[in-house]
Amino acid sequence: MPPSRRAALTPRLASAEPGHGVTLADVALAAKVSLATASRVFSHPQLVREATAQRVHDAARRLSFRPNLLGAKLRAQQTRIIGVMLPTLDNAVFAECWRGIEEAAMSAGYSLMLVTSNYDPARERERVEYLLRHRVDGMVLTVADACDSNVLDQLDQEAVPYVLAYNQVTMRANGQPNGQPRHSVSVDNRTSAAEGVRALIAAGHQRIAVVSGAFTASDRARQRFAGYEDAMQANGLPVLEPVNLPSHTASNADQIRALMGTTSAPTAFFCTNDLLAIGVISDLKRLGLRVPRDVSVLGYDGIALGALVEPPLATVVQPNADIGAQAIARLLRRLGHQGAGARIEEMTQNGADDSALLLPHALRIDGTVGPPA
Amino acid sequence: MPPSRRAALTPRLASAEPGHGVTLADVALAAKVSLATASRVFSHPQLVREATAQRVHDAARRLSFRPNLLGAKLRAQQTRIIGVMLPTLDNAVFAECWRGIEEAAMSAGYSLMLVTSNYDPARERERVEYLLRHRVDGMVLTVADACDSNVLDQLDQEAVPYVLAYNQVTMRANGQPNGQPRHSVSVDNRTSAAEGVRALIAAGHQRIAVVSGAFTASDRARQRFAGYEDAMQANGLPVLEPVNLPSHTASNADQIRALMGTTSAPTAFFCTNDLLAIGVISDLKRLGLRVPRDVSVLGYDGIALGALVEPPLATVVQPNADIGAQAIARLLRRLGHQGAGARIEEMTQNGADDSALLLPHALRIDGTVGPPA
DNA sequence: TTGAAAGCGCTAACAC
DNA sequence: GTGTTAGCGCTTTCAA
Repeated sequence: MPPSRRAALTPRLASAEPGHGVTLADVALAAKVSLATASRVFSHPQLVREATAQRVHDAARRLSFRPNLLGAKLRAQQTRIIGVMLPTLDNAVFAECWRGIEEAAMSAGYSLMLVTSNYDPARERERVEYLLRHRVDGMVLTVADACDSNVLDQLDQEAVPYVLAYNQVTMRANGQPNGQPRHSVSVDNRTSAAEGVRALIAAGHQRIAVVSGAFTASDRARQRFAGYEDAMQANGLPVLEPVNLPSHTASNADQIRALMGTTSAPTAFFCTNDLLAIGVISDLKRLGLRVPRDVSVLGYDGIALGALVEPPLATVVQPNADIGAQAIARLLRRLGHQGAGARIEEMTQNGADDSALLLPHALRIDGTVGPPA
Repeated sequence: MPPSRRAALTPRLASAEPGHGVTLADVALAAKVSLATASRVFSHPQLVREATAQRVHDAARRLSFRPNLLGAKLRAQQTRIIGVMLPTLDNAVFAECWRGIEEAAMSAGYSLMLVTSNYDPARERERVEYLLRHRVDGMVLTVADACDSNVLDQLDQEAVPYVLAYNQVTMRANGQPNGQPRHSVSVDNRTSAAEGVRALIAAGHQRIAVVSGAFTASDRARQRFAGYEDAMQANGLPVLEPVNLPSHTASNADQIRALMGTTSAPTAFFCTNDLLAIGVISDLKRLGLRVPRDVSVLGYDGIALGALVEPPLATVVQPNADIGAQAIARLLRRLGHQGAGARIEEMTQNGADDSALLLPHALRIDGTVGPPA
């Protein structure tokens, strides 16, 4: 049996399920116009006479017509869906980013499909394939490592338009010179991190330790560490071995304790994200240390929660919602002159690399940073 | 021109865009089988001979065939997409819930479409309509007020399968007796809140104040307040006027200060969510009060972050990821015996209301609760 | 076990 | 301005 014998199956429920099974053809029939005209009323209203359009609208309302986007998308060979892949929503950074993404996409009439990768390259591949099968028009994503990413290589090869969020592409691992640049929206991780560390130095700190998630799981973490190195070296201060924590959820009191127990314990911590910073602060408190009186802590991300706690978390602030919104905006622009034009645009960009959009960051040297004890 | 004259437009790029434009028909051709057989290889492998299937698979791999889900969905009149509407991801409760949702849905082969309502009923309607146009097979949602919701009325009327997450339906506002029950997955808000407050009382507190978001924006907030009332009245203690804060982000120091300034200041706060609790703790600290030594604070939600801060946030713990996963599981079950069978199942449920699944909660009476000063 | 053919709901040539 | 018609990529009868 063909899938939809709706009228035969549920005759009594016709009124109980408005919009269900009512097609544009039904509307056209009721409005006494052709299917084409009915379609035009919704997609190209300017092509149809006012009075006719009104009749169609009336019929549509009367029948509770709800357009089936599937048909439109299939025919148009364009889904107007944007695939979004973020590492996790458990980190508020990405949750805030989603706000910007959703707002920007929805107000442009685009739909979204969200998947999370959990920083796992294998899962990245799987989820991206999944988005591709849905024929998303493009993607906004944050990958573990934008410089060395199978997923991005694949996307490039298939010419799928995408814009990276948070990832800041410095140089391709394989250094292929003919590769097209990877579009991205982020802050300048290295510079901003260096700036944050300089603020720590300006406050009088000399022994500053970095706490970070796994470097392999995040290019941002590495770039921020590089910023720390820059600032330390420029000031003739010792670059300490980074403390790499596998997760922000577990208590890492042990590693912190070990570090604080040494004679040359750091007087300040730079954590490569706010969640980590909050965890470190708690660990320090459990060791009987006060923040910032005994130890200073600087975070990175500027999640809303940081401003909420007491003392407020000192941090390098990224415009998270804006990163999301701008990523969508850039993707939309690429999607705009899609097709034949796109390749031309790539070619005529005469060397100037405008592919990486750097958004301004800010420093919030608040409560958790003070002078060394 | 019809939308896809792919071969003509980009002949050179054929190999640069594998999977793009390669249809099942191409695969069938290459494997020298009919389109029908090729289709069966993927959807009903048991109907096709092993050797044939192998040929098709080979051809598919050779051509980098990627199925276009749009065509399948349109034809099948079933999208295998679940619409998800959450208030916001900025509250970690819902971000954690998403984890459970994504895991459960993906592993069952379902896709997701996420929208957020920001607790706004108007936006709820708009976003749901949007999901409906995408022909989602069903929805998992958290609405502002499950007892009085236009959106849910509409969904019921259109017989769209959905399962509520977090919302706990007590009684319909309009009390229609013939309305089908609203399926939901949550903890027992009232009971668990009462339990939390009883723990406060057991710790010696007598003057306990409630801090909550707007009651109009959240049925959970009202139910939890009711639980507070239960516990207080059962112990002959005074029910204090709730402090309703419009948002968790702003500092609400003023209202807290006013309250703490009175001669009969509360010795403990019960906050109807963890985010609020964290804000209140900060406000108290800014007033020079120590938690829990001077004032105790109990939250509600059990977000991961609560366990991370020092002192750890005392709270009523909900299994957030599980709520999401179970909501999907229940929806999937409803979707399973969809069509003719569904209505029968509704009818034969002989009075027993199994529509509201209550998951176990837990109490974590940790750091931020102590005896009154 | 396989193939031929119809059609899901919609849009866009092309004709009038 | 409006109608006719041909599909988008896929699944599924029905017949062989």
